[in-house]
Amino acid sequence: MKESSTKTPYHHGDLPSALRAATAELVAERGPSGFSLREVARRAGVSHAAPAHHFGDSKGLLTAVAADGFGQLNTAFAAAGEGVDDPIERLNAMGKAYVRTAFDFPGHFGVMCSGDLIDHDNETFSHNAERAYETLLQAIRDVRDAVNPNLDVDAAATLTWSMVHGFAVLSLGADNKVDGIEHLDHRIDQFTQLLINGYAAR
Amino acid sequence: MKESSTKTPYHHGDLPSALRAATAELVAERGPSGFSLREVARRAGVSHAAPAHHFGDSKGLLTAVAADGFGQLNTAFAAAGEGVDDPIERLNAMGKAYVRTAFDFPGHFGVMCSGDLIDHDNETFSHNAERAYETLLQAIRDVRDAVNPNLDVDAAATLTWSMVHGFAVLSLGADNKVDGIEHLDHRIDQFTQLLINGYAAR
DNA sequence: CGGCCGCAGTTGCCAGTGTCAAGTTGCTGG
DNA sequence: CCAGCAACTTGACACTGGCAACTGCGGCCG
Repeated sequence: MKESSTKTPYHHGDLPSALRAATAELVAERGPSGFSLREVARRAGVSHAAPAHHFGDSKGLLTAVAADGFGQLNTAFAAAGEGVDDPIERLNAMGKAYVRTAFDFPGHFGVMCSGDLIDHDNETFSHNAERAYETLLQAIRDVRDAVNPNLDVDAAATLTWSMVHGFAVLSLGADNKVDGIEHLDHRIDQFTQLLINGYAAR
Repeated sequence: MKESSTKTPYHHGDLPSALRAATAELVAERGPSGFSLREVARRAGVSHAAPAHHFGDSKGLLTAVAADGFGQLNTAFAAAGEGVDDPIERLNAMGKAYVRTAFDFPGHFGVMCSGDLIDHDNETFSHNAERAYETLLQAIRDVRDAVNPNLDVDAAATLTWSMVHGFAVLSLGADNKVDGIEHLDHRIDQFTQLLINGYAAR
């Protein structure tokens, strides 16, 4: 997300990045409710008030991590859409990318979902989030153009996003390590099939 | 969910119920992260350790409230399906009932969604939750019988649940008080249309 | 009818938390 | 070389969840 800058900016090296990383790790380990500013500071090897200096308060730090998560999602979307010409295949690939990102960055995803404790009005957060949604919108417009000009793009986008998001949350809740990610990929294939059938009708 | 029992069981009257109610109210006001055992106790007019006596710890109380929420959902499902013969109409009504329940009991719903801080292995919680899912499964079996015998019921159920749940979460996040509930009903109508089209195909 | 046992609820304590204010450290530009 | 400022630390305060020990009331058994 952020490469180490050439001119080491201050004492620690890059404390903000270290704090974001520690937060993601901690949330991945103990869940959002196990997060604490002081524990993050401890893991980064700094004093308990250091995080506040960079992120204001706990909501600020979590919001930054959530924004990073949407950043990851955006790059995953871009990679998934790369060179895929068929709009349906692209939508399918994006769905898989979404779920895969949730599994690859459970800490980030956990924070992104804990609506209450992040600041949705934060600029870079909402920018990243809207960019992801805009990418989905465009993918669905492409599906509309290819499949059914009467498709209500807004409704389909909300439906698709809700579905993938809900599915990712439910899948992360259950223990899907056993079944593995390819089982989820298969599920996404089924969902895409069902959705596209619905979108194509009439 | 629980009528006041005729024989007042102990000092307070019915402290557990009062604590559940206070919890739901508090979460509705301040969100799950604004919840605190002590504030709940304060609102119920008891000492700060009283909740622990009935619910063990904070996770215990929140789990009980989440279980209540699923109870509400079950009664809403039952009421929505009552006397509706067409399986598609029934599924549609259930979707609306889900969203409406989320809006009518935002405290309960907020707790139900905060996966991290409730105990998913709790008996009555998982019982209520599975009952709700089973109701959905049956509704989808009815759709399959009416519309497409080849429909994969499990996949369709996961898809439907994910969709409605995701939609409810996203709708609660946004400020949909302006648009009103009938706008959401309309959205559910659209979604049902799209889903049924998908389910009916081939 | 009386004593006692148990449960509902309380009080007090401890470690830990977020946040704020005031201090300290060390790089940087003039 | 030194002033200033950004990056951090230290210390304090109010609050939290959880535990242990306490009180007091009701019902039950003798």
